[in-house]
Amino acid sequence: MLIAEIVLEQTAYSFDKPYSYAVPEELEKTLSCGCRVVVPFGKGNSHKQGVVLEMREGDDQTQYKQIERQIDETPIISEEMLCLCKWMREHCFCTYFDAIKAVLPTGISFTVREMFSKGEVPFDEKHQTLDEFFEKNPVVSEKELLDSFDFLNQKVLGQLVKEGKLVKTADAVRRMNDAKLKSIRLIVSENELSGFGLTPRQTEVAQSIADIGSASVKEIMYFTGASASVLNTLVKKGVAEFFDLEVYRSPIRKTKAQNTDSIVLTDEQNEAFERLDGLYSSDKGETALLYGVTGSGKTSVFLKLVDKVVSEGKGVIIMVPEIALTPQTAQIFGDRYGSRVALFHSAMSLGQRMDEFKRVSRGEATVAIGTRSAIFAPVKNLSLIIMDEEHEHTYKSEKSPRFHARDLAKFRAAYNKALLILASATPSLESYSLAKLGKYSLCTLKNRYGSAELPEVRTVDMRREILNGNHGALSTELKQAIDEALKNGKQAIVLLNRRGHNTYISCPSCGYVATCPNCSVSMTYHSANKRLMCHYCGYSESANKKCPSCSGADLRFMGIGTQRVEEELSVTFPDASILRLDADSTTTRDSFSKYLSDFAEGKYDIILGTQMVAKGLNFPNVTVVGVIGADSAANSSDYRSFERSFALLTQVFGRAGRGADKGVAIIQTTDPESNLITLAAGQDYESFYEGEIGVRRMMTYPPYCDIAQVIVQSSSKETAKEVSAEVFRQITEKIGTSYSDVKLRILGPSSAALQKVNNKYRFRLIIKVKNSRRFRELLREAINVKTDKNTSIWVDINPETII
DNA sequence: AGCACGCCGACT
DNA sequence: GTCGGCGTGCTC
Repeated sequence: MLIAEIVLEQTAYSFDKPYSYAVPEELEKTLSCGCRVVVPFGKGNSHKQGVVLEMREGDDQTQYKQIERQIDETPIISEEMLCLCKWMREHCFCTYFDAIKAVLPTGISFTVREMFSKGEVPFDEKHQTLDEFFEKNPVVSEKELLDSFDFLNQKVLGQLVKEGKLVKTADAVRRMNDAKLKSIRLIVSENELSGFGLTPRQTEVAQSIADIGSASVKEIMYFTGASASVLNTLVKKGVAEFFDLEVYRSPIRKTKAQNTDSIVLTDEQNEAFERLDGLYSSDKGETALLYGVTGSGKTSVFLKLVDKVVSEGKGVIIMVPEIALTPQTAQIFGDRYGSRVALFHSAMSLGQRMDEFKRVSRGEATVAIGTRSAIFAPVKNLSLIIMDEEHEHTYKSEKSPRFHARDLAKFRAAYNKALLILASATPSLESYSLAKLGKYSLCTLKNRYGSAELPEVRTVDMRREILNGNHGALSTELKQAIDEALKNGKQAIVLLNRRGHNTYISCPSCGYVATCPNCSVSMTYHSANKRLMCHYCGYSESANKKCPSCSGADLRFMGIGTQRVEEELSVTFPDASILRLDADSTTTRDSFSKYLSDFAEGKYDIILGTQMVAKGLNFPNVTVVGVIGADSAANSSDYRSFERSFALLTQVFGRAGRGADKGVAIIQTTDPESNLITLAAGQDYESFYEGEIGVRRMMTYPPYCDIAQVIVQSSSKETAKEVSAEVFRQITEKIGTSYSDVKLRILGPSSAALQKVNNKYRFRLIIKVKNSRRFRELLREAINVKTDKNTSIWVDINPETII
C-alpha cells in the first residue's frame, strides 16, 4: 500500500502539517513527490489542493482517505525546492503552501473549485427541476447551482450530498486572470452623457474617463476619489463598460548572443576573479563577500565568472534589487548569453513568467536573472549565485513567506555545493561582520574603474536657510548650482530622502492634522488630484480649505513631498523640463526604466525622486546632485536607519561623477556636524562599519542577536492588546519551564508604530534572541493561542523595518 | 478555515 | 418535546 504525505492549501498555521493519504492503484505508477493533487479534507470532504512531500510504503490503507486526482503528470517542484519549502516553513513561520506558492510562478497555480453532479439516489418530486437541469449540464459549479435555484443554499446542498442525491467533484482550473488590469471606458460619446440621468458625481467621473480615454479602475479611483460603486453605477446605467487590459509583456529577447568579446580585467579585478574562481571550483558551497566601491567594475568580474559557468554547462542565478532600475544588468547579460538567459521580475506577465520558469526547469535557460523571486528559479546544476547590492532591503519579503533572499541563497548554495557571492559597495553589517569573522571569504575592490572622480561634496545647513528667511525645500546654494548646470547644458538630480517626510496638512491655530479615518497616519496631499490620500489603505478625500476642527482658514502644508519640491523647482526653473519619479507618478513599473532612458537621452533637465532613483544614477551628463533631508532617516528610531542613509549617500556620491566633468553634490541637512555625510563623502565604509558595529554591540542589535517581531492584528484594539499580552505570557511561562535553555529579551507588548492600518489595530512584541531551533519551537507554541476570526498573529524574523 | 458535536433558550 | 444559537475541537 502506498501512502503519500501531503501538505494542503488553505490551512491555518495551527493545523498546517503533512497529512497521510492512500494512493489509489491507478496513480501508483505516475504519482511522485512534488506533484500537485486534489484530496478530500475535513468532515465535509471539501476538495483541497495539495502537494506530495513524501511517499512511503504503508500498512493499513483503510484508515486513510484516498487521493482523488493527480494534477501534474510529472513533479512541478524538485526535491531541492521541497526541502527549501520545509526550510521556509520552519524559519519564516509560514504554512507549507505559502512557501510552495512562493516557489512556483503565479501563472502555474491552480484553484480547486467544488463541482456537483447527479448522485445514485434520485431526487424527490419537489426537486424535479434539478433533473432537467442536470440533463443539460452534467457537472455544475456551486455558484451556478445556487444562482439557478432559489430553494438551494449551502445547507440544502450539503444535505443532498449526504443523501447521495448529489456528488461533489473537484475541478482544478488554472488561473491566469490576474495578468489583466481591470479597466473602464465610456461606451457613449461625451456629449450624450446628459441623457442618462447621472448624478453630478457620476457625471464628473464620466467626464474624467472621457478626458483620459480609458484607464484602469484603480487610476480613475485615484484621480476622482470615487469609490468603486460610482463606477459600477456608470456601467449599470449603460454609460461605460469594464474591460481587461493586458498587462505589460516581457521585453523582446535576443536569441543570439551578440557580445562575445573576452573580458579584460584590471589587476585588482583579476585578483578578485582568481579568488572567486578558486572558491567556485572547490565545490564546497561557500559564501564570498565581494566588497567593491561604486564604479570598481564588479560586473566585469561577474561576467568572466559567468562565462566560465556557462561554458561548463552549469547554471547560475543573478539577483538584483530592482530590475526596473537596473535594466543595464539584464541587457548586458542578455547580449552575452542570448536565449540562455531567463528573466524573473514582477513587471512580467504571468504567462511570460511561466514560460521562463519552464525554460529554466527544462535546462534551456541556464542564466536566471531577476529580483528576489529569482532565487526560486529551478536552475539545473546550480553552481553559482550572485547577489548584487546585497544590503538592499528589497531582498526581504514583506509579506508571507517573510524570507530574506540572502538566507534562501545560502540554503541553495549549500544544497548544490555552489558558490554564493554577495556583492556591495556598502555591505550589510551582518554580512561584513561574518566576513571579518572568516565565515565568508572577503574579496575587495578598492579602486574606482577608469578616470571617474568623486564629486565635490558641499553641506548646507538648512537651519541657517530658515534663519535667512528661506522656508522652501531648496537651499539657495542648490538652486544656484542647478541654474549653472542648466546654463551649461548639463542635467541635475534632486533626491528626496523621504522616509517619514510626507506633505501633510495642519492647522496652526488649533493643531489639527488631517488623518486617515482607517489608519493611524496623517494623510498626504497630492497636488495631481488635489486630494488628501492615505498611502496605507488608499482612502482619499478632497482637501479642505478650512480647518474642520476650528474653521480656521490658515491650513498649512507641512513636510516635504516630491510634489511640493516639483512645484518649487518648476517655479524656480520655468524653462526646465522636470521628471518626477516616485511611487505615485509611476503606476506601471516598466515605465520607470523608460523614464530613466529618456532622461539619459536628454529629454529632461532635472530628475526628482525618492531613494529608488539613487540606483539608476548612471548619467554622464549630470553634474549636480542635490539631496534633501539627508539626515532625516538617520534620526528615526529604526536601528537600521543610519546604515540605510550611509548606503544611500555613498551610492549617490559614488555615482555622481561618472562623466568627464567633476560633479558637485549638495547635501541639505539640519545636522551638518553629523559624521554620516563626511563618512559617505569619503566613501569610508571601514570607519562607518567600526562605528556602527560598536553601537549594535552595545545596544544588542543584529548581528549580535536576531530580532523576532510578533504582530497581533485585530479589528478590536482591546483584543489586539489582550492577545499580544497572552503571547507574552506564554513566552515567559515557557522560558521559565520547558524552555529554560532559551535566552531572550522581550520588549512590549506595545502598540505598533502604525497603530491602525485599514481599521485593524496592531500590537507587537519584539524579541531579541539567538535564532535557534529551540527558540522557533518555543515561539511556534507560544503564538498558537486561540483567536477570533478578526484577529491574526504573525511573526517576522529580522524585519527590515520595525513597524 | 469549515464542519460536526454538544449543550442551553424560545417555539409549534 | 424540537429547532437553532454559537462555544469547542478536529481535520489523514
